[in-house]
Amino acid sequence: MNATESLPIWDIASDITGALRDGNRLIIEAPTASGKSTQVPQMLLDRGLLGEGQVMVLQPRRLAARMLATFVARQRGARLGDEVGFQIRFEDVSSRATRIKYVTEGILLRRMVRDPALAGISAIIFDEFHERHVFGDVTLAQALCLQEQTRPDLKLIVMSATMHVGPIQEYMAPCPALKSEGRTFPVELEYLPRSPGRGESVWEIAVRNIDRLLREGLSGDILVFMPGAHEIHRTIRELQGCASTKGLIILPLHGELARADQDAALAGYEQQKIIVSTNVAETSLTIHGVRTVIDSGLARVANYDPRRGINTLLIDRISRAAADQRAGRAGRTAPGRCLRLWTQPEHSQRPRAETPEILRLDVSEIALTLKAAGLSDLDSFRWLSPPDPESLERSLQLLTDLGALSSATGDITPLGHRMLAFPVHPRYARMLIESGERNCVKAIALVASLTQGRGLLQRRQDKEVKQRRAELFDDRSDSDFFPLMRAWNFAAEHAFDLGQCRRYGIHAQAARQVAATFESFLKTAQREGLPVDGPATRDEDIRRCILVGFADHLGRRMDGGTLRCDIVHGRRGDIDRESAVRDHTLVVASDIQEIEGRDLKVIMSLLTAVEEEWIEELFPGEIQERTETEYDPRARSVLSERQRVFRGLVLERKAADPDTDAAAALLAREMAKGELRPKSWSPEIDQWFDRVAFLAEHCRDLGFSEITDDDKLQMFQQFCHGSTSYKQIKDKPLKPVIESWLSSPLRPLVEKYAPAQITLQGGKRAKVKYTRGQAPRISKRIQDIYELRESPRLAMNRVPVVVEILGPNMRPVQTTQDLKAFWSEAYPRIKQELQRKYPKHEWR
DNA sequence: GAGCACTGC
Repeated sequence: MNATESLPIWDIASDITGALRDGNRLIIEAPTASGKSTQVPQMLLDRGLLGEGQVMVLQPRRLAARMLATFVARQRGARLGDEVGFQIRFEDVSSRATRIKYVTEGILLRRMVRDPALAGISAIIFDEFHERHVFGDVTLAQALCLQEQTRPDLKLIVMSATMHVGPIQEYMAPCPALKSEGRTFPVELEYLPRSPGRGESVWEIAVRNIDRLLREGLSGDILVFMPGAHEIHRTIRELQGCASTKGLIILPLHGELARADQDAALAGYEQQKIIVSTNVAETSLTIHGVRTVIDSGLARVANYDPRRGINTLLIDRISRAAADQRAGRAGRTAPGRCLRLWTQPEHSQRPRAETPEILRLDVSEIALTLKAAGLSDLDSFRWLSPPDPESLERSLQLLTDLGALSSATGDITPLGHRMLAFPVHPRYARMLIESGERNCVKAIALVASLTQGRGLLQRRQDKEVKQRRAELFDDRSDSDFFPLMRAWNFAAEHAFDLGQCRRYGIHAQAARQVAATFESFLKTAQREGLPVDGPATRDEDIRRCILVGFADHLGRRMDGGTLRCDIVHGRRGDIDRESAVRDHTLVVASDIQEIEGRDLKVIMSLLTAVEEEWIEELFPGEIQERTETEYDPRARSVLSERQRVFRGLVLERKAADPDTDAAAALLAREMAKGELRPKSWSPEIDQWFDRVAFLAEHCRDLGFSEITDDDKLQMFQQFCHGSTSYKQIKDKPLKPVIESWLSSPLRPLVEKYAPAQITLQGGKRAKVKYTRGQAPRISKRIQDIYELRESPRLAMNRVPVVVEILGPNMRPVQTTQDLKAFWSEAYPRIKQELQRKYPKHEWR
């Protein structure tokens, strides 16, 4: 027996071939290092299971596809690209003779669009399927349909880590499952004896424990998992302050780092080293020689909130499976140990596995692909995990907006088919088609390329770099894409030279990748008959194209002094403070994301300024002239004003009714007397009441203790901004949900961020809004009020001050009593200020 | 008042 045949997977080789002779579906449960990825494809080929055809091996990462193909080709003594080959986004090393082909998931999905019968393919292997990437999920579903309908000979093999196969086996039934062992070393698991104190940060807990282990004489390299770059840097700073780490090498590792810095973390050293890393080290990069893993148990997780249509990036607890994967990193070369910075009881409450991507992310691209495959009803598609109906609904709405689906029938339109030629999110595909009409194909192809993959400009650069950037690429512009395009052109002109790129904080690797994407988009554009070369492009046309792709990301700055922005469909956000777009009222954001850093914020970035006339021109008939009216029994009056509105965003206000001011004045007086009750809560608050009422009711049914007001506030946060939607909670047994939530170490964090936004309005035109944790001192609020008053768009005279209050030192304003208490404290001071500044008015 | 995980066509 040679070295290869001693791999654990060979123990079940005859079972594998037997199962595939009897049937055409198979699941192989096998951990990493069982040899499955390299050996199973060869078994199929060598034992005649492929006939004359090819086996496609799907990989979740490009690097893995390339490395595996190289390894297998060498093992078979073949030249890469002959019998064994691979294909990833910009590299196809395969030929007609290729029998074993390693590909990334998107490659096969694209191929199925062009060639639904998959001619010449005898088998598909879905490797690392437990990672549950969107493209993998959909490709498997499509392949199962194909097998049932026209290709009964097609063999489908799913390979997955242990513990994930149950639902998949049901889904593929009838389908046998085989199990193989891995070849890793045992890892000893340790937990914290008790939950850490509330005030202690993850990095403090981690460093305290690392220090302890080092004092106990821990040897071998240490890998620490943290949720992000910020936490990594804090950890490193603390570690450097410990006596026990003297002489040790301490290095960060995360995706944002330049290649050279990543290599430094992966390299071997004489001294003991500590690597503090994000999830890159969980699957994508392997660090050799790690004997101990310290796991914070946290990760930043991307989600898509279909209710708001906004992407989120929040810190979440990782699943049990992910924790095992992290722990396994300590047992690659020898027995190891793993310290989990949470307690064992808490561990058992964690979810079993990560939520599949299809349940978490925007599904527009998938929806368009399936529509193109002729599916009229996506609900009836054979999903392994059906996406949230709300999420599906929103993506269909977006596709309809973009013109890819017919608003009458829901079927794909000719425009939709043309969009599908571009392997990119439908928004950018739509922009590319539009660019053909507006003579800016090259520019838009570059814009689209710049948004793919990692950011071109590195974040967290020092002042000098920022200064150099500002001089060369401009820091004021009508679109954030313009400086970005200049930066890329600069990198390209210097042949992506590392030194030049570094001077400007340009990610050289990312810039090369942009070049490849750009070329490929241009090629596709040419093939699709778009005019690639034409007369000089106008910036204005580029901006129009961007508006076409992102009309539902249109925002209007609320005032000149802050970054706050109203977004269509009643949403709110803050403009990226590094945006080059200033002094414009209307903007579209190519990226809107709710991010958890030290705070929780909706950030709008990659802005492009647009003009109101363009909206009329590009979306004819969608701007409505509306009269907003509202009857307020206390004011005994109708408040009304005429507005121009685009999808809920007020573009321009026209004259108000003469009644308005009088009514507003009346409201002001009532408010001053402290008798005004909130007439209507914001929608969030309404929902909060709904949800809390629901929970409170069920709590009692379960004999569960009372929920305190404090708890309610936290729940509000959990439901409005967390990854758990009301619907999900509703379908689960409540007691464990509530229990785990109450004992969550994130609870203090959640509490800190509870936004509890409350707005009281005395008329439609005056509004000041603060969120919890952000409310400034009263003097600053008064200043805001002045700004509001002086804003030309809000030509206010006697409209009352509107205050929404919550601050670190203030009681939360939740009830009318709270409001009264606040008002009686704050109003005299506000009044005093107002009186001083506007003595002509009578302030009561 | 102050912010960013990882992939993939």
